[in-house]
Amino acid sequence: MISQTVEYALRAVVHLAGEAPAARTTDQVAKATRVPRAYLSKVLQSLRRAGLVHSQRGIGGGMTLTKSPAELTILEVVNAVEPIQRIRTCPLELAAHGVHLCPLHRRLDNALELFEDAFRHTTLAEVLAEPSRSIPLCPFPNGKVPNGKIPKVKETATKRSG
Amino acid sequence: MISQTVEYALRAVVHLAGEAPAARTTDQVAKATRVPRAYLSKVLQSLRRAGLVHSQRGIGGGMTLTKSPAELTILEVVNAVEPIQRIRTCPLELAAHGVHLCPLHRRLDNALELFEDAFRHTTLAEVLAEPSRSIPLCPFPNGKVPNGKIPKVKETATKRSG
DNA sequence: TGGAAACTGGATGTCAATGTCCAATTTATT
DNA sequence: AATAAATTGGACATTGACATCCAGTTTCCA
Repeated sequence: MISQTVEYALRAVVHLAGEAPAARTTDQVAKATRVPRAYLSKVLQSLRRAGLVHSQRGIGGGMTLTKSPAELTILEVVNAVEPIQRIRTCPLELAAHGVHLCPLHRRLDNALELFEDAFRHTTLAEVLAEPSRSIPLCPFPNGKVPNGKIPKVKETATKRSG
Repeated sequence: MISQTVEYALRAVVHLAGEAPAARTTDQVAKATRVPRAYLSKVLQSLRRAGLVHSQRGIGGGMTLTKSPAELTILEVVNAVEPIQRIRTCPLELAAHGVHLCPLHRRLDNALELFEDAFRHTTLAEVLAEPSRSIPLCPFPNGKVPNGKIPKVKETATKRSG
């Protein structure tokens, strides 16, 4: 449902928002968010092309958000890397009833709309500010771990099994 | 967001619901829903293993729903072929804060919950009964086409059953 | 009993998503 | 200018979703 790429993009942006306005290198973001470095690099490039982040090469460079976290929504991040595909026309490619979706696809699209709206109305600032006993961004925002030790989890289990 | 497999499963089930309690062969369902026959066969097998449809081999056989459309929800169909993956534990695989999701993932999961709920509360009977100018299931429920003419899509077999 | 209809399941092919690697380029610092 | 830090982009590998094909099995009916 939520692709790896979207998950990675959101982690990265939340991290950048938490560090704003300081620049963070791909390496730093990768470590903090536990995203494969080389792949994260691609994801960040998508965000840059979409205008959500600014990149600076060379020593002291890195990535920064182009907007304040209060102005940046989760939906914008999602749309930058993998836009939510609403159902606008009949997937069966029959022009039988013009713009009107059949009952099935109208309901499917309604569900997608709810999903999209939830993202549209959530800003990064809200995510960061939300009162919680949990540490923002799940893990450790700066890539630092309490004891320098990473609590290991079973490697054998696949992501699919719930 | 909504995979092809889920789309196919829903089309098939809506078709079967519209024809209930009559049995429909894989071929008939495939033509009516415009799903690749061989692949639909796999999807229907998933639905059978999940107990949503009953299959009967041999002449006069085919697929039937095991429940009435009023008792069958879209969510059941979705879960039979590709369960919605709710976020229950931190995707970063850190057991750092037990069962509590961080603000980001809590919000992502909330969106998933909205999505899931929309499906949970929609029965196949509702889809079929919904007042609409559109033809149920978008295309032509019985695999029949108004003028014997199929708009916009490659035409292959129209000889059998329409 | 034989044949046709229909599902079942395994093997295989294709392609996009995911992930890795490396050379090229840009930039700050010395 | 030399060097190190950092992004950029292309080529390649891997994996799972989607799809096809075919042989095997079950069932009905003449």
